[in-house]
Amino acid sequence: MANGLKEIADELNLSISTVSRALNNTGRVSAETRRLVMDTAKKYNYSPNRIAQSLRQKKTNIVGLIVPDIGDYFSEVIKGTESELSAHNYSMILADSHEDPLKEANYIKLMYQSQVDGLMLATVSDTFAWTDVYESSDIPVIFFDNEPADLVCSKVVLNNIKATEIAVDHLVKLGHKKIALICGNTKESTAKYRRDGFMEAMKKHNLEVDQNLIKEGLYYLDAGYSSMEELILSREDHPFTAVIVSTYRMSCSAIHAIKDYGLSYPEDFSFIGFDMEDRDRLFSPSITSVLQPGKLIGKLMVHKLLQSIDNVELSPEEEDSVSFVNPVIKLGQSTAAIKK
Amino acid sequence: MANGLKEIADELNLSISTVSRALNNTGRVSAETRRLVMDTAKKYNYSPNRIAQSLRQKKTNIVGLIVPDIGDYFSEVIKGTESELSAHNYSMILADSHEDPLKEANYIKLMYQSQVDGLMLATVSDTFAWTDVYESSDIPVIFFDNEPADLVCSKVVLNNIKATEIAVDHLVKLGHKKIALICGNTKESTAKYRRDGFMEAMKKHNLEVDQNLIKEGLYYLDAGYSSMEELILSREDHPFTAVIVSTYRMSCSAIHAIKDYGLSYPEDFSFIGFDMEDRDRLFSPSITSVLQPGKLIGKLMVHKLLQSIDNVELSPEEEDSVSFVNPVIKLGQSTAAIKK
DNA sequence: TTGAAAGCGCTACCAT
DNA sequence: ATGGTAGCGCTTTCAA
Repeated sequence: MANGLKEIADELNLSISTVSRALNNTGRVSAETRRLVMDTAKKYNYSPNRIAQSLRQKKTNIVGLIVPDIGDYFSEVIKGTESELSAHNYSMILADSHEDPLKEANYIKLMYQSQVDGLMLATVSDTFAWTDVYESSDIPVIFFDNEPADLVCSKVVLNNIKATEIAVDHLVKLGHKKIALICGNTKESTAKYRRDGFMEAMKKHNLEVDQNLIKEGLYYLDAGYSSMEELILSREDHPFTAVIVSTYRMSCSAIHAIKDYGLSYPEDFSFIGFDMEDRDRLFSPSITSVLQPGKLIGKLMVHKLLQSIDNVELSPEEEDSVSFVNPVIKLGQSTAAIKK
Repeated sequence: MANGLKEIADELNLSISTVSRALNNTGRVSAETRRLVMDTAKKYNYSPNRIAQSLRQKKTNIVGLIVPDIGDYFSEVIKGTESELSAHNYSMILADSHEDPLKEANYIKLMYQSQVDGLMLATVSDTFAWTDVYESSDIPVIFFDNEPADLVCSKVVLNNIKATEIAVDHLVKLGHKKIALICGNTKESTAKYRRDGFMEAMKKHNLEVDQNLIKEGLYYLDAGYSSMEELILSREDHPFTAVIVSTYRMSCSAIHAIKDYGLSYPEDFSFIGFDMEDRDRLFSPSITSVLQPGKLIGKLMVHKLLQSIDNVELSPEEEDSVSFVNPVIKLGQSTAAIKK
């Protein structure tokens, strides 16, 4: 199957260049010739070799996407990314770093070698030591989820401050005053901002913040569980009527703790989780949760990326800009108005 | 950044060919030269252009994966595929057909144009009319999930017969005799085999099958709901002590029906779902479910694919073979022993 | 309007 | 052990 331009050219006694121009509708070609070429192309089931095109044009129409884990919220991002890319005639190479900075580094290298036109990256490297590669190359990179410390770059991130703020707002509207927070390690930007958002919202509503009701889970694995446990065990001294958890994993394990202690929401206290989308509505009671619009994040990234790719030169303020995405709150049965 | 072989060659006054051989460790090169080349490559941060390599070698080390929907079970398949591919130095172009045969067709074309070395496809096209493309090309294709009708091809599929069989076995062990089944449209191979597995298992245990307890959901959307509804409403005449549902979507909507009618499992009857993995253990009561090992399916596909890619010629029986994957049953609280 | 030729970056063959 | 050269399939000048 030597299915190339040459075959068509030979058949019609034309040159390869003419055939190319006819097919791509570029340059001047007589209508007659064009038709002929199109017809034989169809006849031979011609299919352009994108690799050859890419090499010649120095453009692959492929972008890379590296996530720490395929599943949950990232599935949504992947989905949004994929459909938006495909609408613009791009394809996507997907890689899963499995939360491993070393793998991530290798994937980045691979992406560059593959000559992707752009890269979307949810980095898991605290230091993002690949700055050299990143900066020495001119292919645009968009970060999302984690923000690499000390690096000026393009990113699309959740408005994390608002994320906890809308949770507090909702609870306050229900009459809650003593609100607890379980958040991640505030050395990570997301956790920090989410805690800040909580603080600001409490202040906005003139509510006192009991430091004992703020649990910062330092360890990844079961921080949600132990934090919830601490809150439950000390609730005589430090009473609360509602809890907000600020990551998905912690929400899950906090729920396990609540069940293990024989408590339930909203009876014992109201509960607001994070990223508990439950699209198939299988939880009972359903859970009020702050949600990141994953698909939208994907779409936005693609937009920014394609803009960078198309306009070779962007103004600096556009080049390394941050796009914020608004969280939404999904109301469920796990939150209820407080009894006066 | 003219970061090519030429740069290194010029620096060392060597030919491009020698540099290439040194870097790829192919052909004879003096140890001395090798070291020198390696060093300057590192110095210039040389990164091979995979596009050029691909064009030259007629091999991209990229495979395509087309799924009907990114999420749920397919996320697992993607995950398994990705990690296995990456372990073998392949990358993956991922595409989401959104259950649309037309999109699927376009993606297939795109994959071929991209010169992928192989393709993995969960087709949504009943007819799989792309046989022409498929057969006229020599790149290997592996099907999974749906089996295209009337097409001899390589596939990796769940042992669907076993899937319902183990569900029946479990229920029989618990003392159930009157077991209902909700399955999909038996014109689709998966649904048909799952029903067959149910029948055979019942027969094996010498249990009578009440045809009224077998609901074949002909419509995609809410077949699970209405089927469950019918079972509930007619249970005076056609009593049952357990239900098996044979797809994920139907399991979800069947559960909704059960709740809407104020019933609960395992009190009113035992319930076995499909693909309800609930990895974060958030359902209560937890649900007994048949699971497809998505990651394993991904891994197996990659194995088969790479074998086809490496061994140019396979024996026909290996070429178009079917690999069966065993389902597993996850025990939860939705099934209980029957009270004598 | 068409064709010839160069060349994208690399590998692999054949000389030396 | 090394270099010259052809060529992968295509686009894109430049001439005709």
